[in-house]
Amino acid sequence: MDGMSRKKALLPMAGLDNDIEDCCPSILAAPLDESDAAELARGFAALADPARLRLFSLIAAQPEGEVCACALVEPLGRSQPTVSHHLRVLYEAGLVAREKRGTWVWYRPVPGRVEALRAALAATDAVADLNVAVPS
Amino acid sequence: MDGMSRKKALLPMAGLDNDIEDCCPSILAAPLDESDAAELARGFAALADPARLRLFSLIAAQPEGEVCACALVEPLGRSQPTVSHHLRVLYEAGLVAREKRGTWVWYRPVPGRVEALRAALAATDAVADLNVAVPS
DNA sequence: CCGATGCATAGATATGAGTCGATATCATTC
DNA sequence: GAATGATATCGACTCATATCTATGCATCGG
Repeated sequence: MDGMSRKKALLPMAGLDNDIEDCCPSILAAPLDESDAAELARGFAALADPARLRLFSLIAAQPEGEVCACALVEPLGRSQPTVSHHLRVLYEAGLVAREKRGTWVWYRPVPGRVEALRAALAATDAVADLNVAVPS
Repeated sequence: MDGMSRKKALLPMAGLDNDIEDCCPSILAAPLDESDAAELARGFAALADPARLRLFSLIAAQPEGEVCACALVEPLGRSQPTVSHHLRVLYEAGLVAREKRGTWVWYRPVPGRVEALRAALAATDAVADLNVAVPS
């Protein structure tokens, strides 16, 4: 379905992936406003389930960079509708891209989205020093 | 409240200077097992709520490195019991430490825990290259 | 002691989320 | 066009969670 949106996938719930510097709020730098918090919370919520984490790690671990949905049901050990549901959540969170080729649907990770969430947990050096320097 | 039944106990304040590779599982490197997935999911679940994200960012933004719970109710705009509940979730997830001093309870972030979650979203260079280089 | 204050807990309620079986949709194949 | 097979959606069930009010439990200042 996209085929050329490599770094900035035009996906539902985009908005975090501009340039990492000025797009992604960090929870360590300054108090978040409600809007940023809600956006980030949606991203983390997509990762807040063991089934989805395993699903994502299965997709990300593919040497080919993508995987057919049919290859995910058995290793996850859950029903096909449940897997489909979780894939949808990951997709709507912008964490994976999907492409239908014939009968099969292929999923691959969207690195930029993961990076944005990771950046939200990253402190600037100054803040990191400050926090680390509070031993007790 | 399971404390830590994990093999590589993500102790509060631990894991700071360890090599990221062998301290924390990454969802990008290899498929997670159920146990690692569950542990990570608990961490992300604690961040999957706007109120908690704002709460954590408020705590992390304190120049003194810690903050009295009493100073969090008003900026969060929720009832005191609700704030207390969210602080408890953050605490049980290992994201904040708390210390009762007299009447007040002081909260401060646990950088090691945030770092562990962040590391879970970090790819090794090899994997990152692989993923980014899927231009097909 | 006594009342006031800060925080946690308990109970109630509403909403959301994970799961599955059944079914619909869509492309391929015969 | 019918049959097959891979995914997605639907409906229902259960469990979790976010929120509030009311209450309990310490601690501090008289």
